[in-house]
Amino acid sequence: MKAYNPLEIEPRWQKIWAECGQDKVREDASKPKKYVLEMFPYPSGDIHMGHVSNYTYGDVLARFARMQGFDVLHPMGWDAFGLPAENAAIKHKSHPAKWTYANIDTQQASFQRMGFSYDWDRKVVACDPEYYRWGQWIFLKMWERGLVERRNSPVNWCPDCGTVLANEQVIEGCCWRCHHEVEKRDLTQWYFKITDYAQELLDDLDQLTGWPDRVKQQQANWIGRSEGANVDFILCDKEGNAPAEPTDDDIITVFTTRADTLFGCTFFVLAPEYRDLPEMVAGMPNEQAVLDLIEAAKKITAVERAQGDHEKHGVFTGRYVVNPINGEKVPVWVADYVVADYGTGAVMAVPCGDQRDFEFAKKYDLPIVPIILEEGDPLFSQLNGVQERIVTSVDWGEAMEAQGILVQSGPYTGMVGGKHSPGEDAVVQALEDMNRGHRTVEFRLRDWLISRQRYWGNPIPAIHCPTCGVVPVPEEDLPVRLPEDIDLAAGETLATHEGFAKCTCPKCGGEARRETDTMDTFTCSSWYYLRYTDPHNDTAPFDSARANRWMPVDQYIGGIEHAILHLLYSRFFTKVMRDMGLLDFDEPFTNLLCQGMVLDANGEVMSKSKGNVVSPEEMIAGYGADAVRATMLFMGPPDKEKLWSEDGLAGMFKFLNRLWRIVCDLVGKADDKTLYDASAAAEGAHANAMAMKRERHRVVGKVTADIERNNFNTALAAIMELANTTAAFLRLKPAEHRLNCENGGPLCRDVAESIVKMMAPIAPHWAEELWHDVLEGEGSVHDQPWPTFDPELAKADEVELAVQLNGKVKGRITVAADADEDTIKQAALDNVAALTDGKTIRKVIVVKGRLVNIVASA
RNA sequence: GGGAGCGUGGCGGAAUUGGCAGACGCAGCGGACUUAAAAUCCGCCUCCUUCGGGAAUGUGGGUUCGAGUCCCACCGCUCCUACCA
Repeated sequence: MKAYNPLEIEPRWQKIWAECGQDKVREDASKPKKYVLEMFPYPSGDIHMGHVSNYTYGDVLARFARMQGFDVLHPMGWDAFGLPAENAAIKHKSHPAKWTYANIDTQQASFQRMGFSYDWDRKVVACDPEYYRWGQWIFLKMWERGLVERRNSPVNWCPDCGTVLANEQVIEGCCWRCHHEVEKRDLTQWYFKITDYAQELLDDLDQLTGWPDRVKQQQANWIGRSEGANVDFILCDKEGNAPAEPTDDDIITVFTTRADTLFGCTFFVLAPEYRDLPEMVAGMPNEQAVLDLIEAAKKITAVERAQGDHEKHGVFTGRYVVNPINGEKVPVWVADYVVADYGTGAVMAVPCGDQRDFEFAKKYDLPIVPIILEEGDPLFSQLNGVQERIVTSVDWGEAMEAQGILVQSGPYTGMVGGKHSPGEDAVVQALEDMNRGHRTVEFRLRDWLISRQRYWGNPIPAIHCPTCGVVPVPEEDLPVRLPEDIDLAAGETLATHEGFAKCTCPKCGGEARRETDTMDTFTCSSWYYLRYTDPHNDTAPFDSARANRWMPVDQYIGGIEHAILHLLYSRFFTKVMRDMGLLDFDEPFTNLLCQGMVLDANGEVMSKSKGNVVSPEEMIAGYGADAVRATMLFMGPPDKEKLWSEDGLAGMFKFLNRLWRIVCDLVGKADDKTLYDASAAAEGAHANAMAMKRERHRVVGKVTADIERNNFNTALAAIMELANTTAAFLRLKPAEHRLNCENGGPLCRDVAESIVKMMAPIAPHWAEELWHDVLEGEGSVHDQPWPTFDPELAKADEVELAVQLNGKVKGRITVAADADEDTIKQAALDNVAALTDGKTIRKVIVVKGRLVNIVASA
């Protein structure tokens, strides 16, 4: 018998498959399509165990789909732009492309050693001009549609490095690389207007029935739709007098979801970044204090805000506004707990109904007026029904944010208040009637800031002309190529690279400057899945007919860390391109599988600093890729965390050896005619063979269903059960499985073939070698039809049922599989007759194929 | 603060969605083969037990003929997100 030697067979089959184009997309329109896609990796060094798990799931599903008769698209590429490449280039005084392409080669070789069935002719690399060219094209088309905007906004700026930093790159107020203090700077940046699609991005989550709920929930929270009202407050002049005839300039609008609490508004707060603030305080006594607070707020970073103890700082501006609902004059403060870019950047503060306002009021000793109470509150009887306004300061432990009854709220006193309450509705109605407010919807989602002052990204195709303004690069001039002769280590940037920055205006032909910002790398990953459908197209990003045939992606697989940004941006791009008439579907990914992290045996994250990183290459070298794949699949459900242990790998290697021997034994038996002497068959031999056959059909049915549900671990467990049954069958003495000459050989062969085919997606080299050399099959095992199964044949003639007495198992009966209920009842009653003697049988419940429960009492 | 999820043997995990808890595997223990070891094969493997049984799916209650699964409360853990008015 030939021994299993993965280190010999794996490279051999990988070479043969590559030479014969085994993994190429067939583009066979006669078959139904299936697009299986795993999120493309960032080329940072070699692959790790997380890649191995992610891409193994995808490969199993792709191979399984092909055997099930689908025309399968299963591509791979690299998300190749980004900061790590630039940093590596600076460190090694080389070019980002060098580092990037070297890593891509390393990773691709590792993927090939894992036996992943990618069509490498469709490889997409994001930093390839033939790819990013079309990213620029999409940018221009979005610009034409009004979805691109340039606008001024405060961004994180490191004066030492001379660049903008992402929020994540600012650590405790300092640059992550040079530790210089980061400033907020107003810079003109490029934005994609994703907020135009906020409502549809939210609504269409309902279509995504194949997505995990938690991902949809996260997206919904991120989009953050909030129904409320805009309320207009009237700004008093610097002497504190309300204008007799307020104009639009005298109005400061706030957004609130709690208009019902308007009577409890005791002060008013502006964000430090509020646009008109410096002008509002000019010449006021508190001017300097306000300006200091504005400066201090600039230094507070997103990281600090998230980690800090939420200590609120504020200053009275000296100005007042008039509350439109009751004409009361309240002081205007500026405080760093109000964010500038949500709502209007101004807030009506109701300390009794909002915890943040409450804390702020306590800190600065501002009045807290109760206007909403629970009915049981001691104050309730005192204030309920009192029409005139009694300003009663209270000192509660916390604000009352739940629903309650409105008190001392003018005509609304006694109504139910809260979010979406009758009280809220009535107040908004009143504001609308007096033309001091209206219903509106706010989204948390912000427009997508896509410009980066970085070299290693996709250049924004725009030109700044002193006479024509900002002009798009004409389509025929695409791609705007990144210059290769740049010395990043010496501090050169696109802006200082004259060969790149200097250009002529496409409109007037005059001297002009090229835009030197590049696009956020998330723009590259927002449409790569479309490029795979037509990767070599040099007249368009893709052919619509091809994209419409393959899309949407039937199964998308990747890490949960992309639950918001990547998936949201991709959904946005898809909808935009649909509206451009390029695509005829609404959502890019039908089914989403978010895999869990791979941790070490102690449940710890693998990291270089901890020294617990497991190298996939070492595992392949020790046990073969097939064992690594199978181990990964067997560890548990794909969406849960997995604890990697080499013991598990060694165990799986043993199993592959054992199953190999079982297949060889089966084929040996199938071919040995001397074993099938019907005349010498022992009693029970037929039953043994039928049991074997039954198990084969049961297991094929289970494995098929399990893979379809992504339950790879239980699919493998079922194959192990079949292995155990088969091993026991093979151990029988010859006479015990002699059944008859016609069926014995074919049965052994059928079991062997079924095992090899079911293992093909899991252990592709192992299966191919057995298919080719032991079963002597035609072609590749990966082109064979998936084994069929007959549910009828999987059924046993007799079933064993548990007999319960009042829910506790007391006995067992064996009945014919098709026995009627009365027969089963009687058999069960007979079985436990001794125990029910003298008791009253109240009820007998029969659960077919499982158990009988007898309810009896004394 | 908000959201999502989880809790089952020494360990990873099963349980057809309300029907015999612990499939399958790892580790461990015993045996066979072997001069010996490795490999392989077979068996045992939740806990307690007076060997009749009894208890058990984080804790306590509830619904049900029947609960790991559904409901309520509590305890513990994980992830995401966050001054969103």
